Amino acid sequence: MKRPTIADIARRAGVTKAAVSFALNGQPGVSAATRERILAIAEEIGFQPNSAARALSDGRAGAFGLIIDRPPNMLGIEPWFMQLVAGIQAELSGDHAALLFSTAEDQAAEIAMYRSWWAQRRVDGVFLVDLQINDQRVPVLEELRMPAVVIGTPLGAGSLTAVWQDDAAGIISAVEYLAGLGHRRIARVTGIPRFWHTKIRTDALAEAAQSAGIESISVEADYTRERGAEATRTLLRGPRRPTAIIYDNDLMAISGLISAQRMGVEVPAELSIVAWDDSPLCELVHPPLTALSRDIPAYGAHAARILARVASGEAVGHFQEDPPVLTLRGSTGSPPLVRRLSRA
Amino acid sequence: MKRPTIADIARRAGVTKAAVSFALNGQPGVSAATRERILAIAEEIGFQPNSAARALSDGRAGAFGLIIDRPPNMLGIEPWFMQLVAGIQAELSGDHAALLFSTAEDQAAEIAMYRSWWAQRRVDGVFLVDLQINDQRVPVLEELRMPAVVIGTPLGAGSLTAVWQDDAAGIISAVEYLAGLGHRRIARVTGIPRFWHTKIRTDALAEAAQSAGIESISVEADYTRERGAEATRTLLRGPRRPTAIIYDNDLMAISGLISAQRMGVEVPAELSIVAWDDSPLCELVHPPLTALSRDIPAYGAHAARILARVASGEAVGHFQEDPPVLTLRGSTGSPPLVRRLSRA
DNA sequence: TCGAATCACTATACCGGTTAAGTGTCAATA
DNA sequence: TATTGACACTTAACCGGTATAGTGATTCGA
Repeated sequence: MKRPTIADIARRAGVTKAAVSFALNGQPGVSAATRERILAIAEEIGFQPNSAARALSDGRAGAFGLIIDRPPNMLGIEPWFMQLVAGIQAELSGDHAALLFSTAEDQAAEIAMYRSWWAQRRVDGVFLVDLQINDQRVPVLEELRMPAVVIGTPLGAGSLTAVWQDDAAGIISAVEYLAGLGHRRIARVTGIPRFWHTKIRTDALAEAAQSAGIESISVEADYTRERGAEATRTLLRGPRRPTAIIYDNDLMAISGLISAQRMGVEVPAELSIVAWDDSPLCELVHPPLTALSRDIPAYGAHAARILARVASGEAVGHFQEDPPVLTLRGSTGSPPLVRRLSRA
Repeated sequence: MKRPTIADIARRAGVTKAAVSFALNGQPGVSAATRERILAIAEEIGFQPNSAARALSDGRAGAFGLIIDRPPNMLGIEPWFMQLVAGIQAELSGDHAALLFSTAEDQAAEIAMYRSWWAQRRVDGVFLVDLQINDQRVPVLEELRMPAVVIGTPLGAGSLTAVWQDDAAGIISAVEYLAGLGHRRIARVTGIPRFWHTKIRTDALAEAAQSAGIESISVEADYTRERGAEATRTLLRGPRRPTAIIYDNDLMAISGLISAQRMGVEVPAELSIVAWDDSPLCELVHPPLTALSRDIPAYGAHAARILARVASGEAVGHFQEDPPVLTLRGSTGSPPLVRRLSRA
């Protein structure tokens, strides 16, 4: 398979490379008839521009990057990532851009890879996920002048553009729903505390609970099954046992559900459970989990669109997604006291 | 940030671009002293070659591709993928090669993307996963002469090199273990039947059961929770109820476990469960699942190494991984009859 | 009817590497 | 002492695009 170049097209059309380039890129400088002839030939021989040549010539790589540095065995279980990539892809493929993807051991390795990609001109920009408080990646990308879009809160994004979803609104909707059911003591098992979205949810919970006049607590965990179960047991054994727990991911929610059930705590009769991020896992267990759902492919697609604009030098403001919505399933209900009252 | 080129190095070293290129690539043609001086300058200014220029010049993209076309919400839950990428990455980054990753709606879209990558010279080769019977991707890649490594069985890989793991051995070890516990009727809930590894496991189960003198059956499913639960219910309600079920992935195994428990079937007292592919999910449930574990990052790393060799024109034979090993947990035990006998 | 403007291209340089061919210097050999 | 050859470079072409500065022919206005 020899891959055709513009020189091949030029030869067949009886013009020079430049004329072909003009025709293919919609530039003036060729007559309508010639343009059409060139396009027909290009179509016929299945011409696609050599990405390296184009990149070298116009100084853009035609690719964007995404690096994840959560531990791989953790990450794999989080379905949001694949959906994010699917969304990004849908958008990029329209522009014939590619996505470079990598995992990294830690943030230092991630940063080293950004530097390398930048030095090699491999990418025109990157997506940043899991933004942390005092995130080291932000100043590095700013220093490199590397176009970047933060997938997450603008807080801490520095001069980088953020595409974000209002996590506080998610918490508020969950708290309002639970408070409406009669819950007066709501707990939450958090993700990794250094992530911005964890802090935002923690603050939002405290505030939402206060304004609803109910009690709340956030217990730190790290998205893993073990810590989720541990936090659940601590909460259920503690002196002020909550009647509802919100988990920062579905894995911990399931692990919490199972721990509760093994302790003889009935869900939802004695304990309501809400998971953050809906996935097939939520429907796996019994009762199925009420969850905060979001349209992650759309999120990815928006981020890709914004990054393309940022990379082309446009000054773009932050973009806010629709807030997550609560998908009601069997794991939530009225707390014990309300049940007793309503039975009477 | 202006990124340095070999011309910058050449200027500072007082030589030409060619000399710099020789020095950097370990080619003869420069004295040891000059070479050292050039390398020192390159190091000092943090030189990294422009990937597009190199790609254009030497005709290799310096990147490999991986496309997945399972539905994204399915895939996300399968941790193996992330681990595979982590393994691939570890190997590629040593060669300063990148990984292009994409998801596709279906196989036609996947094939279209290969053609596009090829025409644009985006990649030097691709990894093929989830090989199907009569897989359309194989002839296309052969036609394009695109270097490719099949991650999976050599069967159906055509002229492509395969890096594979003996799924039959996995089934055999599970059957031998279960038969040793006294099971006489083993079922399996399969993944998507058109995948080669599904067929291999099905055939291996039939054969292993026969040679152990026990009964076996494979029920078709598709890796989803729903079909896994459905298949489990069908098996448990059927006339010849199995005392052990092997599931082709952990999601179905969990869904099967939960279905069984809801039907009042005790695990492992009345039913043993084995999951294929160990992940945190297996330890999430109670009892935790016995599972076939494999070193997936190593798998990915091997595949990457082989693909790099294939892409450089070497004729490489298939590479076989260590077979999966059974990790014993609480979901397996002796079947009811043996229990009664041993109690007597 | 002549100069200027427009059109439709061509010629060519350039992006940043790699590499084949060429050149000047010096030591070893006949 | 002239010849050879190895060495240490330089020159220049090339990869496949894009973009800028020409160039010849036609059209237009005065």
